[in-house]
Amino acid sequence: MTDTTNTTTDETPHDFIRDRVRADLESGLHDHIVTRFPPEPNGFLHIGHAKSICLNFGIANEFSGTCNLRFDDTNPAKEDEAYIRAIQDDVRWLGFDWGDKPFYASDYFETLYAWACHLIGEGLAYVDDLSAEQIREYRGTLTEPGTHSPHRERSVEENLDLFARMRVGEFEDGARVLRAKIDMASGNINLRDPVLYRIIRHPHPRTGDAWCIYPNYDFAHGQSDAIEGVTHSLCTLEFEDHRPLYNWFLENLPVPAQPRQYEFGRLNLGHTVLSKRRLLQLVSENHVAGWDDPRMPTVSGLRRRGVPAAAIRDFISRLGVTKADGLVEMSYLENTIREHLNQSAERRMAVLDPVKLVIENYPADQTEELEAVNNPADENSDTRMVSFSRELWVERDDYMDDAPKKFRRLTIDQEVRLRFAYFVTCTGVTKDDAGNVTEIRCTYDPESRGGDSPDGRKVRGTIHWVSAAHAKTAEVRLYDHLFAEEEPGKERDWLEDLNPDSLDVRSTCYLEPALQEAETGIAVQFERLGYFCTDPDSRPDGLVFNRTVGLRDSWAKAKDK
RNA sequence: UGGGGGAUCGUCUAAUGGUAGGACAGCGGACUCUGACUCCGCCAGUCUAGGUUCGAAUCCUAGUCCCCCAGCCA
Repeated sequence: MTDTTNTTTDETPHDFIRDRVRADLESGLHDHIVTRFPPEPNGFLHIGHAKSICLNFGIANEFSGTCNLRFDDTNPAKEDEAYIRAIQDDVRWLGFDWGDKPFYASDYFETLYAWACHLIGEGLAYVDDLSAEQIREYRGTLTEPGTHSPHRERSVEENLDLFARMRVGEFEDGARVLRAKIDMASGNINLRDPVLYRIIRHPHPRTGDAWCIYPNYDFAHGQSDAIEGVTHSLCTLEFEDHRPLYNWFLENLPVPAQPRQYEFGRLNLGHTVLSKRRLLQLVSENHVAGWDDPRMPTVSGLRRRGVPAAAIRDFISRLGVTKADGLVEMSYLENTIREHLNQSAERRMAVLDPVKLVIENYPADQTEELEAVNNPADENSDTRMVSFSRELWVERDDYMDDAPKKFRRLTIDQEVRLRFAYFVTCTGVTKDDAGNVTEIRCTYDPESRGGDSPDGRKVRGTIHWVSAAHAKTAEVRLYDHLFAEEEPGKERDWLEDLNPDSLDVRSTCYLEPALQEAETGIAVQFERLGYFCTDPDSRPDGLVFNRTVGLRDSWAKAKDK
């Protein structure tokens, strides 16, 4: 496991939903609570889903209840088996378990069909021949009531017959629907005779072509909850309007239980988008390399980028649960990731923008091994040996001509420390015709081996390095916000807010050899730079790393002033 | 303008009639073999107007602003 930071406390968190659960347990309404996470398998999970996952599974765990993973697979036109697999991988990776097997709304199709017939029998549902467009017209508007369909008063027998014939495929797609008979004048538009079943001839990922009529969300969700004995059905705010309909089905159908729906505010994150529709578009239009592109806010993207699952869980728990709709700053997530990685990530040295540094008074044929600590945040951390020699790679921006006083790095006549190695003093540089530094020259103090001078002399800065003769070459991919604007689409079309510089590929970086062994997806810290992990694209002869997140850089801030 | 929700530092939140507190961000400092980490300090908020009360973020009244709903999507 990669999760070394577990910030869970003894006491369970307090929010309006947990308070409700606690009260229902104390009053004896339930002695065992059941929640569920019900994704539609029409895309990959993103960090917004992670909030729902952490809430549903988290609450079940905290109160010794159970949480079902249930696929809401009621629309075969949009769903795919591949998504079913990816979703399970993501939920598992996030650290949650759903027992024997996942549930599927499609497992209840037969029951749902019988319940639809029950509704018809009660005079509470009817088959409508109106077209989709006509239904929309008859529905009325937000301020005007709707009008009754001419087919609203069909007899029970005729409705039963028509519905049965819908099922066996006598009618074309869209020709007829089954509707609930509720109230065409309701202020809540969901109650204006909502459609319950529609005809869709499209193979279903699980039921194949067994059906050509499918229940929609409203007719499947609450009933599925009831069948599974869900006690607390937690969903996002936009379903508040659906709750009266959810309850209407529970009241009018012979369901085995009475689940209750509670709504919480969905997660909005700055500088990205969190809607499956938009994420799908980013993938299908190749604005990103796929659902798991490390710039994507998907669970798989975050995983590929090197974000630990524990950091995601912690981030979610820090947000709390409320009904207010807000926009969380990306820096909040980044901070949480850094906090976890600072504890867990091993340190290594790597140079991303290399320039040669030559130590003039170091023997050309000499190599020595220096000891470097792997994780100073862990007092039990072990160490590793790093090869040192006359020619090193250092970071281009660790040298500056005519540097200001505050510049604690290489500049003529200034002494700095090479981390874990020696004090060196810059004696000069060579440049090409364009004025770019091609080589930095230094002298070193052999007495300072290991990084400290016996005379107690202090040095103002420490820079990282990699021995040129020993370095491994790698491609390193740096990521920035996917969107340049905090709220994509606020001022113009959301795609225009894409950040053109979200991906910065450095093809020739130099790493200390130990990094060749780095485990895919597990972040290590490149000292002074940030957290990085091996990408799945990486090969022994073509290493590829992703930057998970940079280190805080107060020098960069100071420099800009 | 029908129905349903929501408003507390820049951001996310706590306070359930009794000192408006925390975290992130920002700013300043200390420390440092990572300009990281850590530590210290500072900045900053109850949507508005009335009312009830010894006392109001919390209760009442009237406003204001924001979000969601007119799919045979979920």
